[in-house]
Amino acid sequence: MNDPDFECKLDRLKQLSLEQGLRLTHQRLEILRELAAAMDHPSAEMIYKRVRVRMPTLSLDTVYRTLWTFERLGLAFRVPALGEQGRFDGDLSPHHHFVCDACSEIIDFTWDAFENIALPGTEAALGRIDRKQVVLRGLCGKCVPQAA
Amino acid sequence: MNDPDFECKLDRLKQLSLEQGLRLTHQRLEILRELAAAMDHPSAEMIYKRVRVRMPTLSLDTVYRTLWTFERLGLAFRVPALGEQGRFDGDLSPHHHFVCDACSEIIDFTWDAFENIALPGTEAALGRIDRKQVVLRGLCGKCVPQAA
DNA sequence: GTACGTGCAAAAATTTTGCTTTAAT
DNA sequence: ATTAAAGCAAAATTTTTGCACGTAC
Repeated sequence: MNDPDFECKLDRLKQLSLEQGLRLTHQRLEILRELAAAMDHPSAEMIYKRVRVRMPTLSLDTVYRTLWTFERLGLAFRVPALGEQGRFDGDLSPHHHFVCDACSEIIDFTWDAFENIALPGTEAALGRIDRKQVVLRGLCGKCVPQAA
Repeated sequence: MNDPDFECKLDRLKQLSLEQGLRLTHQRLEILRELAAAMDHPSAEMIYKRVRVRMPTLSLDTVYRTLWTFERLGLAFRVPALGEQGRFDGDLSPHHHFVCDACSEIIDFTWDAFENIALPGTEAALGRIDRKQVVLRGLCGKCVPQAA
């Protein structure tokens, strides 16, 4: 589907591979493609199942290793979710997550007002801040009606 | 040490126990005490080790079951941490977490400016929002000097 | 006395590791 | 040709579950 986001990440992976002596394997390529196409913050196992359809020899441990590699390279990051399996996000643009306590769905949202306020004066006390993210919790639109 | 926070939570646990037919067991009491005293967002295993010192028959599965019960009751909640073991927080006052990518330490901070801005207009789209929390990531004061 | 909760042990689920083989450079 | 990375299987970790016994109410 020639996803522009995938193309961009692919270029970045190629560049990083050159710089750091990493190898551009089919597995990394397919996992990157799947991550760029996924809108649902997939777990390692979800990615494994999806990529396996077209690459049946893929193993789950490779997915884990690849995801950690991508995180280290800044091509993906782990979503600060609650319990369950680790969930990954390939969308690097500034956005935040709403987690439904009932169905565990993770919904993205943006929040301009948040991006614009200054960090608390504690920055010196905390150390170096690389990323800031909001996690909202509650019940999603589908689960609210079913609650008592 | 007659921690006022523990006393308050104990009262709440007693009240909820009465209301919901829960039993006020020694295990729940000691786990609640440990959680109220802990400042380090302990994992189930950390709580297990600490309480076991004075209650050697305690089992780890009871700690898990108790923590989930406390979360359901609103006496504690799981910290949106990254990977690793689940970490719990008994401090219910509005505060946020800084997670060090190097040593995994979780540091609390407050952020008045954040509390005061309005949620994005997407609330209707998301559903019911029960809790909002910021997760900052980076390197803590101890780990910054050791980074390249 | 009556369940609810605990302890124990075993299982399930998730993630990591050692080692051999494959393949990218 | 070199050597990072993949695949496989097994282990390690973390969390959950079934069941018999204990205990708060």
